[in-house]
Amino acid sequence: MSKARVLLADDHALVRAGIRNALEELADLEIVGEVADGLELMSALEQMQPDCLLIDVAMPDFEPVSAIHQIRTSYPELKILVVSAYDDDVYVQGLLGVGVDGYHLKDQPLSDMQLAVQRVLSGGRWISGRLVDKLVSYASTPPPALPSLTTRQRDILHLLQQGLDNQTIAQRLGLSVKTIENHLTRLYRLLNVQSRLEAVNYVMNHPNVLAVSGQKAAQAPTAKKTAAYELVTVLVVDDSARYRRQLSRMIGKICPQATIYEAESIGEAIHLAESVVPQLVLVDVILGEEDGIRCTRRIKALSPKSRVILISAYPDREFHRLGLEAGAVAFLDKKDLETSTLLHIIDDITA
Amino acid sequence: MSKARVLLADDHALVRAGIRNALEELADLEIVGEVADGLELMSALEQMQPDCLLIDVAMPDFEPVSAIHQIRTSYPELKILVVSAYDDDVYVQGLLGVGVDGYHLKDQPLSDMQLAVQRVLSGGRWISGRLVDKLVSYASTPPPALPSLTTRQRDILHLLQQGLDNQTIAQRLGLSVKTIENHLTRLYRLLNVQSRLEAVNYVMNHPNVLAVSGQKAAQAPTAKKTAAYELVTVLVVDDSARYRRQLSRMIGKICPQATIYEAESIGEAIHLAESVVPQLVLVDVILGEEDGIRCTRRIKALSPKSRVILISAYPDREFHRLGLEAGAVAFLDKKDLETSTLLHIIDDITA
DNA sequence: TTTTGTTTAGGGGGTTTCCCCTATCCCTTT
DNA sequence: AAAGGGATAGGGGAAACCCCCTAAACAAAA
Repeated sequence: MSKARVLLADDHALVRAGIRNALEELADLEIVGEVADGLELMSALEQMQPDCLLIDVAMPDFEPVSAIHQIRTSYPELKILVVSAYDDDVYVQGLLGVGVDGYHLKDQPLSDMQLAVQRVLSGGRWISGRLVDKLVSYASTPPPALPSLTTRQRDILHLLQQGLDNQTIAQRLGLSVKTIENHLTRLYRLLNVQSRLEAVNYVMNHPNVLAVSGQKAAQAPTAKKTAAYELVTVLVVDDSARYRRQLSRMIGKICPQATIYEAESIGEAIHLAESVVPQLVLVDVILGEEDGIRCTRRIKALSPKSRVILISAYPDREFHRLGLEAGAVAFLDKKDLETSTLLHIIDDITA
Repeated sequence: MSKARVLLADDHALVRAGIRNALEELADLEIVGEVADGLELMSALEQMQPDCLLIDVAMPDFEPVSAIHQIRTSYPELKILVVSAYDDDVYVQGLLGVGVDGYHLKDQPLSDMQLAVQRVLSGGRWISGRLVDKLVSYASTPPPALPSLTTRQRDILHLLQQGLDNQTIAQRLGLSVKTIENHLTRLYRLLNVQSRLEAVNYVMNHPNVLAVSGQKAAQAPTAKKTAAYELVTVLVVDDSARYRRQLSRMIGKICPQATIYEAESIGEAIHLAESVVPQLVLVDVILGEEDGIRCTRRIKALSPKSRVILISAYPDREFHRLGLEAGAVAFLDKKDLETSTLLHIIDDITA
């Protein structure tokens, strides 16, 4: 078996030398090149076709997140290990979001870096210990700490967010104003706020409270064939609340570990997509006045790694083509949407 | 003088042939290559170093916005003309935001495309007529239609947005509750809403109402030397309201056409940056608990074309280095911030 | 079966919000 | 000097909001 071919990218020659030295003693890889800026990097990737890229993203001519994403798109097989001095949550999230295989902090011991490289080369992922704490608080947000709301509470919170008053909410849900007041009072206690305004503010800062957690979505017993263990984040975009719920329940059945978000308009979908970065997005092609194609395009623009699947009750060849061109990975007929199909889709993601 | 070297990128051979044909009769350029996907494109750019790229962004292995941004970063001199079938506002905005030189719609006449190419090659910008209408409604939003608020109203609206009640707002501003009520009543009439909740909602959807329009910021007579005519959008990030105002006034003085936004926290700054895409961002390094370096990184991540300038009262070598690495174009001492310096900076942008 | 939890609904009361007035002070413009 | 417009502040009243209580229907869980 041949050695793995590693490309080194860092603008400081000194750091490159350090890394080279640290990796020299490893038998199963060889460093085939070094580059110091974005331009050199792109041409080296093209010419050398390395197996692994070891990169400090703070380089000249290199815009970290978008460039890495571009590289990931062009070379899907390439293993990417980021070596950086930054531990900024959002920054790390951004890079992991566009699909790097590992993130190593420069202040960690050299032995860790050796482990990191080997882990990444063998197809695994690696994240420096110091970052893990921060990241879990992101990835596994819905379960821990966050107050878990009932369906009704989520409905009402959702309407509240749109600026409606109790009267209107009551009409909208066919309930009495008193009932709404009661729900709100309990809601405020849960969220630890004292007014509708603060509640809305809370939702803006914690989109997770509006998420459903798989099991909850499916009150019915979960299907026998459930999907992988990994945590999946799904966003359902449809203007019909009934259909949204139906889809959520289906997803919950085949994947109880999923975190499911719902949006009824493009605006909401966008807001959620950029704050939760869902792995899977199911979008109805017909969204009242708006359309799912545009929605797809906007979601892909700000969360390129999300897989968007368009759903339509009236499959149309032209829509199909436009949808795929906008970045959707599939275009499904509503009739074909069954648990087996969904299972297949979700398995694809976790794979 | 030699011919301009043009590279053609589109996944349909038919379309490429059409474009090639349309441009054949132009004497001052030659098409030096054709590619059909993202991979081919990147290597062709590297090998051929063309002067101009004519590209349909809907291609395999190519994530439009981030890839274009990467190309722009790597080849600053390259002229990029997008040829697309999409006229989606946000999509077009995204591409123009990362610095393409022109955007031509496929349904426009071929003669337009010839004009577009020539305009771009000569250093100008070109946007298909049908798009211009949509775009102006973005770029010149503050003046037209939007209700213009007084300083006090903006202050109060700002506090309202944070979920405070009248009592607290009154305390915060050292006013009586009655005064706040009156301000709010007039505010609601202006925004055409009936409750504080709707008002906050309005602000979320129309960030422009919180913008200042240059002249307003500078009640004092404008300086003799004012900057260019073009509309500039500036975002000022500082946790001190006083200093924010001071900066805004300075900017207004030297550039009355500017649209100025203010943010006092990273969260606000991010929210504004992604919805208004400012050309210039002035960030104080010390932002209470937060810091301007992180703010810079996040702004650059989602609005890479914005020029970020860090400002500090206590210049520090290490901060300086970190700031530049995070993507800031300059690091200024607060003491050096005078109208002449700012004028220079803004001239740089419009150039 | 009992228990627990969710949803529904009402009474009552205190507080806040919202809107209509008027009125003063101050600054700028005419 | 007079006329505006903005900011300040108050009175008063109708409506909305928020909270505490009880209570019944219903379903899932223990």
